[in-house]
Amino acid sequence: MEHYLKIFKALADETRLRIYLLLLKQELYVCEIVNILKIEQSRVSHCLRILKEAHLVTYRKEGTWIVYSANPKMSHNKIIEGLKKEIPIPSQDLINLHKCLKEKIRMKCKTKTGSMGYKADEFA
Amino acid sequence: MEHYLKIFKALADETRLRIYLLLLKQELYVCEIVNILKIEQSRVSHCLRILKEAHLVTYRKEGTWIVYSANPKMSHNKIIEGLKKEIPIPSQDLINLHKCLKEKIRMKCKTKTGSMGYKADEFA
DNA sequence: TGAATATATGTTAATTTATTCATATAAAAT
DNA sequence: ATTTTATATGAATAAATTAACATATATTCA
Repeated sequence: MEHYLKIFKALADETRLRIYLLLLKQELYVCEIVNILKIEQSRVSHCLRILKEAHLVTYRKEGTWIVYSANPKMSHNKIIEGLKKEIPIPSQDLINLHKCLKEKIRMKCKTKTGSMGYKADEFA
Repeated sequence: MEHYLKIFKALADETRLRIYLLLLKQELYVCEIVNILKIEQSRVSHCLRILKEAHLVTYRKEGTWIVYSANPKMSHNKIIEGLKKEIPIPSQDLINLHKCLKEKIRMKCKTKTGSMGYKADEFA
């Protein structure tokens, strides 16, 4: 049960659930998640760590980039299967996802320090 | 998504998850849950309120007693279906459940103030 | 009616969690 | 080599959650 408790805890946060829903649809670079959700990079990073610890996501390195994806080992889990069928991605996130992919943000995304970077108060 | 967020939050607590797993198997009086989990009555009551607000459980009154059960409206939800198949009731809780039913605790359970009542420090 | 019982609720204290900011690391580009 | 970029991490604070205790409500029973 502890394992599932960890999963529920990981999904019991809006930001993390949104990230996980995105990753169920499509693998993404951290900088793309930042671009789609318009939230701070460190916040995304903390969220990803918790999702990782719950074994909901995995990642691979591509140079400086890190690509996150929904953990395929979980894809046959009945709870995850249900989740995938029942919970839609919030529509604005979906719009931003499409825009992000179309504009090939991954080739030019800059976080925090860069020209396209996001800071918390820019969204207030 | 907000609705599912509420569900995950409700299940992201050990006590509430244990209660919900019990109720998926068997409808129970509050006093029986207290007896099975060996935790304080007010704590059980607070847990039930959160499960209720997430629409995971419903209840009906029988005089002074209140019988809680897993909300049947949720039983076709794919996440809940998955949960039911994947997550076993902790073994000690199952043992206590059987004992509780066999001893017909519901006919004689006393909480807090009564002779069979539980207080926090009795489990320390 | 008054006492006992089953459950709920309000309040506070303790604990946990989320967010931000600053900084670290490591790879890539110049 | 130095700078820039992508991501991670640590620490501090803010916010939310949990648990405990005391008490309230409502029902039953004597």
